[in-house]
Amino acid sequence: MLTDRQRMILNAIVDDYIRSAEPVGSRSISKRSDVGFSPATIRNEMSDLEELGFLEQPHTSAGRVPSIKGYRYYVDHLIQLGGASPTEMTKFRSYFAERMTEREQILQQAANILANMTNYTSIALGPESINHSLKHFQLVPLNAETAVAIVVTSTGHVENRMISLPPGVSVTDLEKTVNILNAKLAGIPMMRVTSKLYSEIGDELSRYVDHYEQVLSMLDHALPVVDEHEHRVFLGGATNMLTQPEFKDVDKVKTILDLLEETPTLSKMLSSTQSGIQVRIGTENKHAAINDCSVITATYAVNGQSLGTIGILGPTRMDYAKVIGLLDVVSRDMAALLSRWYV
Amino acid sequence: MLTDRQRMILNAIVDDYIRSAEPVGSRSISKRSDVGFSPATIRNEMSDLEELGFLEQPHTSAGRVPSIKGYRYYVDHLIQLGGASPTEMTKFRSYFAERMTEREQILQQAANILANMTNYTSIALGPESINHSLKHFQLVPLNAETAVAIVVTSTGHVENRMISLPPGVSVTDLEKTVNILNAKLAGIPMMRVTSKLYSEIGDELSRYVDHYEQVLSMLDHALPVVDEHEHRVFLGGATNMLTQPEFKDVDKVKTILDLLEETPTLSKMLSSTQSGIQVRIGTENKHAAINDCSVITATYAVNGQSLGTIGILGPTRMDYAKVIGLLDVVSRDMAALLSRWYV
DNA sequence: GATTAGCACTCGACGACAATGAGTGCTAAC
DNA sequence: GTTAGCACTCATTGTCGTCGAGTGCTAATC
Repeated sequence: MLTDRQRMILNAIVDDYIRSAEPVGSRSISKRSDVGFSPATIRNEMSDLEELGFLEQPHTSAGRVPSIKGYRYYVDHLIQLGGASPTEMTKFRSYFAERMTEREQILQQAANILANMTNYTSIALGPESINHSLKHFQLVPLNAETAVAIVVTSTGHVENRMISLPPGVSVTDLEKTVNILNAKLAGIPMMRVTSKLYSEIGDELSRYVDHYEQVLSMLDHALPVVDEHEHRVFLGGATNMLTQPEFKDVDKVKTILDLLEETPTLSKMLSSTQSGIQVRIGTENKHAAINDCSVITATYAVNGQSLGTIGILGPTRMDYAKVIGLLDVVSRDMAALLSRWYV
Repeated sequence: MLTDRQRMILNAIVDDYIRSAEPVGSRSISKRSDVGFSPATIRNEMSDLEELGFLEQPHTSAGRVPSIKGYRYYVDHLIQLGGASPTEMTKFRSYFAERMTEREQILQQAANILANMTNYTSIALGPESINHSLKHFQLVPLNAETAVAIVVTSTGHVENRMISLPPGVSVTDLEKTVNILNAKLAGIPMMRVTSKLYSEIGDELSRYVDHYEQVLSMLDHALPVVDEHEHRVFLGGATNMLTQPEFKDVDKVKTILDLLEETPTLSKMLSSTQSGIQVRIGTENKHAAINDCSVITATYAVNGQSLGTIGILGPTRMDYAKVIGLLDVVSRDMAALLSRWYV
């Protein structure tokens, strides 16, 4: 569809624009050492590329800027990944080297590192709890009326909630209840725990425990609600958005930052069935607030099972090559670190 | 020090400026129904107030703006609190009505509500763990090599970390260890848990458990590090900063938002020994980044014991009366909600 | 036929300049 | 002590001309 020369010129324009954030003129392309054509020739080609929809002109007497379609072509056909640079790699690995004891820490750390190294905003989606199963249940009474209910999943995820103890239930009854739950529910997927509670545990409880209705309702409150799209969301470098010249307008940046605070929206936006690295450019994003941003996401997986997503949000004029290379490395390293939890 | 008329005029200027964000001229003050003087008289008084340091002039032919000293005088002597309006109160209470099962939820919710109702940024510091004591310790093995260690404090706070199990330690040994820990450490302040571990638990372990050195080192990793200044920090409405006309400059707002992301700094900034409501205006704040912001904080307490702080960050031109009234109510309500955990 | 030099043209950015008007300080009258 | 009147200041706004980067087109060149 495009001639070699057109591809070369498009590539040069995108590269230039990514670096400078200024519309690219024919002269500056012509001056590049690897281009042997005069400005006039470049102009003709640029005119053609604009007609084909790969370039845009902010106004008549300005240079050209890549269009969404132009970026798309660049990402799909022209980009030279070249892998993450070794210095970057070691820098990144050293950040990641500290021993991390909590999974949340790993995700937050990954988000921070990515934001730091790219100067864009990064988003990390934690593993969804939907596939986990229950490993252990525990009640820790704090006083006569309240207790903490703790649920540990097969993946080492710990949830805790505060509950009111039903009056008149003895400590031994509570212990029995916990034992029954662990015996009956261990290994059951979190999704089905609540239904199992009523279908099977109820009968069992009624046999051994007084006031079993109240105990059952207490347990209902004690167990976490599993939402299909519930991801924990970690942000890194949200304010990096402010350093991009295209977002020097406060109102524009506000709509973006507001979007970043809506974790459910982010969660939906990033979660994807498709594995590997995915690039969404400008209006390819569904949310109007980021129609002049691009989002690059990578899923991370352990044992072939996709656990979550990390992504970078930046202007459409983002350094795709660098970000893609980095995300590739980071997602692998994250998976490696997380594999501890998912053996 | 100030005449009644000067106080009245200062009050009018501060009120006006808080509403309009524009320098206040003598004419607009004179027009107010409760002021019976001509612009010329007001001008003379304004000139005096400026000489005394309560007002400032952005440039010769502009109106006056309150200085830090002016705001300070306003807050200390002129402000009319009038309590939170009933409609606001019910609105706020209805937000807060949902049953909340996690303490983190309460703090985050409080921060969100405050930000929403004020259009400023709010910061909530969670209860410090320094005063808590250990309630319950638990090890949940996930597989042969790893386990989740869970610590519940007397206040229902749950911490969990991932640890590697030392090879060669049997399940029964782990169980014994957990039992010993609970027997010996329950009720001990979290601060002293680690030292107790070595001074007392070590001997005990060596009597009942094989490989007790490895087990001890594992426990050391399993117990959370208690930092004196460790607060959990919850932010609400960070982007509200962007709606304030004084922060339409992107660079200025970036330094503020960056500060908001440094949780340790925030924690230090807000934590205060002084109980009740505290107002820090402009340069009274130590951090240069917020030298044209004001911070209003309120501590919340249960049974006379201060648990944490909630605060509002806004421009020096903030609606002090409204914010102080609101913080007063919110801090009380939060304390009431949290009292469940601290009986 | 492809490439390029030459040139007129477009249009945003920038600085100079005047007009506007909100607000002041001072003086003299009330 | 208060106020009307007035000259003065200065940020803001709008207009205008200049500048220059960049284009599109035409004709000459390879």
